[in-house]
Amino acid sequence: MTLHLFDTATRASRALVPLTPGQVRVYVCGATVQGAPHIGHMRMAVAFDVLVRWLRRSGLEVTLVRNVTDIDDKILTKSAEAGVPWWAWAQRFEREFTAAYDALGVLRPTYEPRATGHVTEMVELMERLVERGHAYVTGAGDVWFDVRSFPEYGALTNQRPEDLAPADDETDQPDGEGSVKRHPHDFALWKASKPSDPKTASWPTPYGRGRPGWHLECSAMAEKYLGETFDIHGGGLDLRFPHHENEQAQSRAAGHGFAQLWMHSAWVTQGGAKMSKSLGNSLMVATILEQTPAVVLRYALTAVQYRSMLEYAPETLHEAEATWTRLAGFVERATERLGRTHDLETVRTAPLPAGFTAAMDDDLNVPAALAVVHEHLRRGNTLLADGSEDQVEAEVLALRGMLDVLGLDPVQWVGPGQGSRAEAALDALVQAELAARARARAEKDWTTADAVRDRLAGAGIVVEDSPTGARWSLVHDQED
RNA sequence: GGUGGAGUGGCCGAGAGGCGAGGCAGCGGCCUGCAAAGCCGUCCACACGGGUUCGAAUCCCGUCUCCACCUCCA
Repeated sequence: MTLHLFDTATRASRALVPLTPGQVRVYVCGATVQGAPHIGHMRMAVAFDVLVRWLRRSGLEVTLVRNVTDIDDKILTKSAEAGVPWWAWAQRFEREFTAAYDALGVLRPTYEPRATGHVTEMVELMERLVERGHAYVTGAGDVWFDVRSFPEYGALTNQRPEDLAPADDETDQPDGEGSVKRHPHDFALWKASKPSDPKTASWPTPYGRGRPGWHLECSAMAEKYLGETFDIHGGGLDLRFPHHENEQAQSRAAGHGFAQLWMHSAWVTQGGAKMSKSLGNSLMVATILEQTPAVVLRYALTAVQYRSMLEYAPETLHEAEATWTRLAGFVERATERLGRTHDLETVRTAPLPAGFTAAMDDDLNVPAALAVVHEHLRRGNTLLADGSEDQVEAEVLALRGMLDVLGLDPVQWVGPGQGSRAEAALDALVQAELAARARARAEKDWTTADAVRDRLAGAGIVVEDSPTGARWSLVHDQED
């Protein structure tokens, strides 16, 4: 079986057939950097990160473009309220997003273009649309896409324009003077500069100064970096309409083939409802990472199939942590047993279990893939007790190979061995304690032995006895 | 009103006509000086009402409930 993906446009699962054999070109709508990243943003990022990792593991060369929208209404509004330049506001949150992506192990895209760096490309696309009769200019220089000029409009989301509620662009209806648009569903390609806008937030065009509409940038940047036709376009579910519908309309009206397949990742929900932005900081990435290892958050966001709602509750992270600890624990004990760590090259070329591959090929069915991971985890743990080194090695490789696809390879998260100097120092002290405890145990002085263990536990150190001696590890604090 | 999605065991969450999903929690056991870790077992569910079928969580009809998009949104 080859990779099948659910195509939102046709509402069917389709085999991925790259336009250029061996290469896949992917465009994912990134963040509008108007505020701090929350776990909903990260869920989307992680979902497409797993896609990219799986494509690469499948032997395909992937070009990933993930844009940054650094100019829009909200950035202007919020920065004005905060009394800082709009670009400073955008830059600040772009960095926060980058930090969050990095923390969660989301691979950097091949290209990460900003909207403001592509005004020229947008203007050219806009001119092309005007020339072709798919766009028109009104008033002070607003440029609109003419929905009725493009019969295919609505194809992506299976909607007919007459069924839609009227669009309500803010540049529309100046003081109730009536619509300046030809059709209520026409949308803004370009917004003429208003007196209230910062002068720096406008660029020259043949139609006057102004700033980009939201949708135009993606069409322009996708064309620049991926060509007129590319393989996959992704984003969050809420972008399907109007954003993606409009993107597709613009690009196809300009004569481009645009995306061949559309993927949309679903929500993070709470109590069954879409995560609300008014819930304060509790769902912000930075807040969660104060209490929770990043890899645990990544596990929680990865473990649900990307098209299903991900129900987020306090237990979600506890569960993820428990599972992660088990996975990392096995890899660590196995590594100790084998006395060596395999390099990534080896991990990535070792064969993957067929069940895992089948699950991933089936529209990235991560939960089903994780079931295979758990099978191997259990077998690995059993082999650790009574198997040969070769058997243990095979399981470590299989497990790490699968987890690497999900961005969850313990070795890459924990590091390949030597920790910091502080860790080394701590280890020396703990080893001294453990040696004392071992002497006490040898003399069956359980009181002394348990006192040592309790003392370490009080310091947040867990002791595990094994046939080959005691191991120790730090326990994570988990707030409820 | 239009367009989609979903209701699975205490919780999370796959599956989609017959074969154990998996995880977390709980319970019982093995191991252990006691723990921890690990292993084994247990808990065998599919919103409701009809129907089709040898057989339905999976197909059909009906009902109920929930969610999302149509306005900025991952």
